[in-house]
Amino acid sequence: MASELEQAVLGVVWLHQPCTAYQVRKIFAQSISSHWSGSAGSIYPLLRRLEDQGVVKSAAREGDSRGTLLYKVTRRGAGKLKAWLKPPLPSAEHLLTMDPLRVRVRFFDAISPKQRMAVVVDARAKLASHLALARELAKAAERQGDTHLHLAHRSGILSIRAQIAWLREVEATVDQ
Amino acid sequence: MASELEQAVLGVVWLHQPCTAYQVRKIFAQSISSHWSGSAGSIYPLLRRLEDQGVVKSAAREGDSRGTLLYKVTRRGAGKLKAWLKPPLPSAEHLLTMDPLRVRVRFFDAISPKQRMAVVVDARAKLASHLALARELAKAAERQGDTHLHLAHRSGILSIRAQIAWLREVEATVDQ
DNA sequence: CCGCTCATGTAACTGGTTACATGATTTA
DNA sequence: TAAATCATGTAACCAGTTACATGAGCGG
Repeated sequence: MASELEQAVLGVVWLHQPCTAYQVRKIFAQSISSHWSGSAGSIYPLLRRLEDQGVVKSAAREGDSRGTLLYKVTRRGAGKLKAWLKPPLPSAEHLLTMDPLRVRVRFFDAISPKQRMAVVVDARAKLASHLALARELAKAAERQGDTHLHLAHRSGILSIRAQIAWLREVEATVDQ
Repeated sequence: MASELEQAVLGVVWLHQPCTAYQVRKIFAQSISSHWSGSAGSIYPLLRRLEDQGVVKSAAREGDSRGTLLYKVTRRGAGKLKAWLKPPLPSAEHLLTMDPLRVRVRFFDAISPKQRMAVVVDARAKLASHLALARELAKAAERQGDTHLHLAHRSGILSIRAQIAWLREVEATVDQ
């Protein structure tokens, strides 16, 4: 029933507890993937929902007159997180996510070879800079000894590299 | 302003024109990525919106008493499609999409090594079967001489292969 | 003529988004 | 003391989903 964001927020609180909603927001906002914005309108109501479900528990921070709330995952919340992580995973077609680049190439018939090359060049530049960022983040995670954050960034790196390799195939067909 | 789905629908009509809304639905529903469901509630209102914008034009099918509508892309619609395809592409962080597997591994601390292995095994099986499907579809596209559909499926294949390669890294850390 | 597919549509809902608003705390 | 950041929240909106509903056309 719960959305991926809901589970991810529970996971983030679990990793950083005790933490504020604001911290959770920042983590999503600064994430390398922009899939979730970490907007106030999503995170604050979501954390309240999680508290209603009894999977997180908030408490006012000591000596904080603005009523900052510190969230912790409850025993029940830890159980929910574990249940979500266990197989079965979402079905395979959900593992193949939508790729805006792939979608565009599907309609390449509509533009000229010259314009197709321009798309390839633009995509390559964007992917290269994002790859560099992912590498830095991966290195930082490794230094901090955070194995699973490191692995998550490795996933990003391999995924971007796959896109770049695919671009070479696209380029080869455009060249003809 | 327009969503990716809106542009993709315009592209699909352009590729298959003249075609019915029902055909468009089927194409999304049968797509290898389940990102868009092709539900009636999305496609029918969307096509009406596109017609309001003047980018597609519908006409009743000859000798069809149930009022089946055949859609075509207008000159203006072709222009919109081309403008969307041209650079600049969406920014790099949008090119790195959310991967439910990556998200789960980020929170692997919450489960035991044994359970982590179970996730890896499940993921590998699902990705392998999906890879086989993508390969079949790619082959079919190649046979039909549809270069850009073939390329789109190649993107899926490379992406799944990258995920499988990454799973080996995940497995290596779980093993310890 | 029965069931499947073709074909079109609506209503209620959901899970987010953007934009706005307020005020406390920290730092330059 | 001004500006940036921390912190919390709401309201309006939007895109897309599920579920429901109707009916025509067609193959066995």
